Amino acid sequence: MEQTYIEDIAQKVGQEVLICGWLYNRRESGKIQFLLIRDGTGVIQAVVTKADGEAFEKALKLTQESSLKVWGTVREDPRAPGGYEVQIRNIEIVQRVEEKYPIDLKEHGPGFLLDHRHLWIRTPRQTAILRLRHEVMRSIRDFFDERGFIATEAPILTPSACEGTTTLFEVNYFDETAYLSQSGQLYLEATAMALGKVYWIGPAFRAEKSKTRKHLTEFWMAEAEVAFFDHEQNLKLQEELVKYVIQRCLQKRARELKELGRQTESLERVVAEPFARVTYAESLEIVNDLLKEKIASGEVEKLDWGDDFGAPHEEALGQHFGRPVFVEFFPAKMKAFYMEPKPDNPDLVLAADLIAPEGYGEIIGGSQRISDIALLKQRLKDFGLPEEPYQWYIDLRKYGGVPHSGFGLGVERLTTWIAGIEHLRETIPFPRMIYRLKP
RNA sequence: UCCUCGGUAGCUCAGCGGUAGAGCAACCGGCUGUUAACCGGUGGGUCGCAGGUUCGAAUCCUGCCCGAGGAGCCA
Repeated sequence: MEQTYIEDIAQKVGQEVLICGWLYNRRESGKIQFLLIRDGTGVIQAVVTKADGEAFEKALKLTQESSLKVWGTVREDPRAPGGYEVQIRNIEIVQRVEEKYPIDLKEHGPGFLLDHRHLWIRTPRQTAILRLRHEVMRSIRDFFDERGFIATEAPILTPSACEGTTTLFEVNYFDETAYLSQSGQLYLEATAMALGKVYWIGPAFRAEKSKTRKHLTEFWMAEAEVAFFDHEQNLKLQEELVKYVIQRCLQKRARELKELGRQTESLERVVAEPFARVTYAESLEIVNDLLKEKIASGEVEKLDWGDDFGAPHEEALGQHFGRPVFVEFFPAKMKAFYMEPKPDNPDLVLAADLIAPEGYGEIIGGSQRISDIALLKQRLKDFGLPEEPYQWYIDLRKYGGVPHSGFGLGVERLTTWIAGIEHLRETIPFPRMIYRLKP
C-alpha cells in the first residue's frame, strides 16, 4: 500500500491509508488512545481502542519520536485537531525510542534548543519556518528564471577580500591563505558581462563578532547583477522581487504563516503599495526628528552626515513609513569602493539600502557599479586598496565596460520578516553564530 | 570587543547563611473522546569550575568557564 502524506489527508476521507512518520505525542484514557503522528507534512491524530486488540497493545509501547507505520481509515471529526483523524487498524513500530527523548512539548530555553537543533527542527513551529524558507528560496529562483536571468555561481574560496573592510574567515589553501567569500558580487559582475542578467543564491561568511538577533556568521544571500542596468532599474527590480516573494508566501504558505501566528495584513499591504523612497540626507532629518527625545536623553545617538544607521535608527525609519523604504544616495566615503557616483553630486553614490518595516531592518543593499576604468582605479587608491588582486575586476572595465547594477538580499532576514519571528537563527536549519558551531 | 542578566533534577524555575524543593518529563497504576489531557504513586542532584570568608556556603567574596539579551558592525 502506498504512503499517504498527512497534508493530503482531506482527500482520503472514508478510505484506508498508510501513514509513515514519528510519534509526536500520545494521550491515553483507559481503553482509548490518541496518537499524534507527524510525517514532515503535518500532524494527524490517530485513534485506537482496546477493541482493536494487537494494535492497541503496540500503541501502548510507543514513546515520543518513535518511528512507525499506521494503517487505518480517514474520517472527518470536529474533535480531532485539524478536523481529520485516522481510525487505526494496524501499527508497525519501525524503531521504538528506548531512551527518553530530550525535547518536551513545552518549556525550553534557547540555549538548550540550540544545543539540540538537530531535534528541535522536528517541532511544528520549526518545520513551518523551514517550509517558509523553502518558499522564499524557490520564489526567488522563479522570479529571476521567469525574467530570463541565468543562475550562475560565485566561488566560496576567494583569494582576497571583496570589499576590503569586514573581517573574513581564513582558510589554509595549500601554501596560501584563502578566505571564505563574504559576497559573490564582484564575480557576478564578471558573469553579467558574459551572460547579461545573472543571479545566484549562495552562502556568505562574515567573521564579525556580532551578537544580535539579526546576525549569523554564515548566511545566504540572493544576489543579482544586470549589465546596462542603471540605479532606477535596479530599485524597480528589487521592489518587484520582494513583492513577488511575499505574494508567493501569502498564497502558498498560508498554513505555515498561521502556525507562526503571523498577522498577514501588513504583508498584504507591502504587496499592494509602492515602496517608500528617501535620500540619505532626508533620512537623517527624519530619524533625528523621530528620535529627538531619546537623543536628548542620551539613549540614542544623533546621526551626523556620514554616520551609518544603528539598529534604533533603522527601526524608527521602518516604523515611520510602515512599509519597505529605500534609502538612497549615501556619501561615497561610507560605502564600498565600486559604487558609481551620482552624476549631479559626485560626493554621493547611486546606492540604496532597503529597510523592512516592523523593525526587521536592512534586507537589501545594492548599487550601480562604476563602469569607468580610470575612476575605478582612483577609487581603489582612495580606499587604500591594492590594484593587483583586483586586476581581473579592472579588466571588466578595460574590455567593454558598461553601466551595470546589482544587489544582495539577505535570505534569512527576509524570511524572518515574512515569518514575523523574533530571531533569524530559526530561519536556517543549522545557524552559525559567534558562540555556536555545533551541532 | 563592551554593557546587562543568568548557570540548582532530563526541562523550566523557586530557594539567597542552618536537613536540596516545585511543576513538567521519565517509570508504575487508574480512566472509552483526549486537545501541551487528567488523577494517584515511584525514582531522580558534584547546586557551572577553582579558591576564599564562616562553627556552618546553593546562598557571601574573588577569579575562571559557559550561555542569553542588548550595543557596535553588517545582509
